[in-house]
Amino acid sequence: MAEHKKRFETVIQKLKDRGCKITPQRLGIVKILTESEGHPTVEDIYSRIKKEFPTMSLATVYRNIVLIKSCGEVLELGFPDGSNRYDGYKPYPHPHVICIKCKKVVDPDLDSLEGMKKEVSTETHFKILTHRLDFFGICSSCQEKNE
Amino acid sequence: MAEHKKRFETVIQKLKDRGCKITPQRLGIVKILTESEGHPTVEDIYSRIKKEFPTMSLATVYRNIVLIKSCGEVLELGFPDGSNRYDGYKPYPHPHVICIKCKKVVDPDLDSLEGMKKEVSTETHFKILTHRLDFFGICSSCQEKNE
DNA sequence: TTTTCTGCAAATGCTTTGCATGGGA
DNA sequence: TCCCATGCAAAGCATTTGCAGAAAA
Repeated sequence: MAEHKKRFETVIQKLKDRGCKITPQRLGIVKILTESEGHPTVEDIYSRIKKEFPTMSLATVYRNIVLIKSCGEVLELGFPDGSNRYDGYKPYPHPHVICIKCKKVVDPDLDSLEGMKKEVSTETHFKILTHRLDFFGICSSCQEKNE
Repeated sequence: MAEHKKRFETVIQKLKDRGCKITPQRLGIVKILTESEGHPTVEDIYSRIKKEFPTMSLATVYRNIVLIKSCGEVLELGFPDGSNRYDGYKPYPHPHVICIKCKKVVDPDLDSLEGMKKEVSTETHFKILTHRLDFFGICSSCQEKNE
């Protein structure tokens, strides 16, 4: 997973360039975000780092996410129920497939999206800047469990 | 706008069938939801009905939306910043184009979505149940204003 | 040493809920 | 009359913010 490490370095460098200080908490947050295993929630990040730094505060997680978002280095997948997820590995808009049972998040490859963007632009005369596409369903292992 | 009126009747009938009482507040909420002009927010609904019923409470709007959602008769467009919007005219999942300046919401016609759903299903082995697709950009009138 | 960052706690903003009253059917 | 619905206020929850002390650089 050299790619994840590269992302980690990129984000840290960008923060340094901005004059931000590199604290252990910040390092931990960037590491988890860029690994992006399972597209972690704020709570995921918080509890993982709390193991190493028991004084870790939720506010610090939130503040760092705001910071890294402002650098454009993390994609926020906001959900209205407050279960937001973050992707610092692929920080640009891309489609997601989400299992409504186990909450797993998968990134599919979709060729047709670019064409769709043009289609929308032509039809509505909007200048399209970004998008959000989520599919919700049941993943294969949850289908087998068949509950 | 006979279609909107038909939707209104459908929803009211469904509520009656459920044994719900038809109060003036509820009528107002269903009317605004099924007209769905501009995909209203909770606050839109609240302030419009408050003109007729000054005692109207926000809690009543929320409770009725929960009720109507549970009938599958309104689509909730949830946003993480709490500016949720509702569509009782087309209560099924469909793409939206949203102006980030004036917050206008437009429903485009997209043929390619069904194919995309199959593509995702084949690739990920998920059983796809629903989806959410939003495009964000700048509408033509906001482009002219050019701010 | 200087400036930013962190941890804590209080504040915020949307949404939900408990409870007593009011109003459909 | 009998419940369901409403209004109000309090409670919930995720997130943000103010402030003083801690830690990068």
